[in-house]
Amino acid sequence: MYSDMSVTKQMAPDTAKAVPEPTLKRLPLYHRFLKEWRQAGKESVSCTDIGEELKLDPTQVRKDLEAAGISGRPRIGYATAAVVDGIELFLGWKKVSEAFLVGAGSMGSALLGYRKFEECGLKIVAAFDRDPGKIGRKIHGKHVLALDKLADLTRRMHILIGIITVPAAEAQAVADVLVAGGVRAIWNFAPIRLRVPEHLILHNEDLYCSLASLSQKLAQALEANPAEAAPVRKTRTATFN
Amino acid sequence: MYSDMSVTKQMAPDTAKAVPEPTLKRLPLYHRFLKEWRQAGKESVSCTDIGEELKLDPTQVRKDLEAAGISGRPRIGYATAAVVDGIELFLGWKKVSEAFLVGAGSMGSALLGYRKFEECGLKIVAAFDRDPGKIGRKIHGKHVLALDKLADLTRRMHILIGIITVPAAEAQAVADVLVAGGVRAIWNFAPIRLRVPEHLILHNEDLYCSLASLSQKLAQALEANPAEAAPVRKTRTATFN
DNA sequence: TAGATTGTTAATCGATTAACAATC
DNA sequence: TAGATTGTTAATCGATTAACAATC
Repeated sequence: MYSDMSVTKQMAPDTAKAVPEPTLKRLPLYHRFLKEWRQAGKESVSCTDIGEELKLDPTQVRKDLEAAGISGRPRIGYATAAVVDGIELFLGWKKVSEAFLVGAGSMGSALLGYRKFEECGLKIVAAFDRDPGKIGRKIHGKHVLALDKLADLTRRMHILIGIITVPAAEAQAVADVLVAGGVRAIWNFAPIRLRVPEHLILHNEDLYCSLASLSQKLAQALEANPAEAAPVRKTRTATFN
Repeated sequence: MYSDMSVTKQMAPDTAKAVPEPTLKRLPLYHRFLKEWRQAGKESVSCTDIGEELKLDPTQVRKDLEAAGISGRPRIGYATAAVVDGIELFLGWKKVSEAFLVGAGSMGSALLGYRKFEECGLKIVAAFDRDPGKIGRKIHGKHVLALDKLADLTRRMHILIGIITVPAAEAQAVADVLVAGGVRAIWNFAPIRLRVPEHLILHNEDLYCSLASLSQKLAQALEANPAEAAPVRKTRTATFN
């Protein structure tokens, strides 16, 4: 049965079975924790160790590591450093891809400041904006270029990732330019569902969808167990002055 | 069998069956689309209409609306305005809860600028930061207050939601203060898993986890179908000057 | 009436969890 | 050796999709 497994792993990447989305989102949590674990000098780790830290079922942890192609040894556990390394390899964090960020507003600026993205395979090489007041400036050390140049530069520099942080109304047009320029993946922060070709990797980071889930649960919790009413105040902001 | 359904709906909210997370995240998409649909003067809408727009199975749309307590009429469809309204009601967007945002860095500032949050049940009433250079200033019209005051004000103002946008190292301490102050929900943007009491609603917005999923898929896609190599350049930034 | 659409139940699919064998 | 842990298969659970009845 082992031989069957290795056949699976030798399959061409495009036919390899896709790893479940939940697994992909848990792997960075393991990675983060295991870096601490390694730092603490612990050379091996068990699924139970990881599960206890992250409040996850040990079997689930084991399955996730298996999906990432990482194996351990019965009775011993996993070699901490090998898991850290294996996760980085599996997630594609070893070779960094270049990205353009479009929309140097407040969300765009925030993302330009995330230094650790480079450790996760993402290097934002420049930002683009339409606003002449922003063009030519630098934000968190990254140049802000004229939106006009996006199409040409994306193609010439073989940029693979586009990050969209423009208002919803402009997002589709930006996506079209990025796709025409040859990007392979789009990370979309605009609250709109973009139309892109089938093969393109598209991730939506729609905060309103996240918020909806939070507010529904809060509303339900408040209905079950209401908050005591706050004392009446004339104006709330008065408190802050 | 209808009578059974209404019994279900009459159950106490804390015993009502939880609505699936994927459903909660799709409802805002329907809401957004149906506002346009209504704007266009279309008074009724079918699940097929919604499904075509959002590339979703019509049956799934119907189940989602059912979960939100919204019903239609065979052959006719759903009344557009009633669905818009029903989603808002179900998601708790009709009564707005007050929130404090902690950490007036770039991500915090970005969130303070999201005007539409108030239409989604979330009113950020103030921001908090430790940096004296920020305290007393306003960001996107919201006061930035001293972190010292967080505990007292959270309690006195009966704040229900805490938004955490501080660095990972400080996030747990902030969460503890918010919890002690009585918040019922935390929206956490720091890349760390917080420990909070069981009953507390906690949503993690961990961009590194999202990014991991994107980078893994990109790495896999590039392996299957590599990008042509970019022409060699001495320094990349030279292009921008 | 006929046909389109919702309402509702059943089947499928995928992820999680449980059980247990293999192994160091 | 015995016991802890991985490896692997089976069972469960939940969400999606399909089938079909109800209805306007």
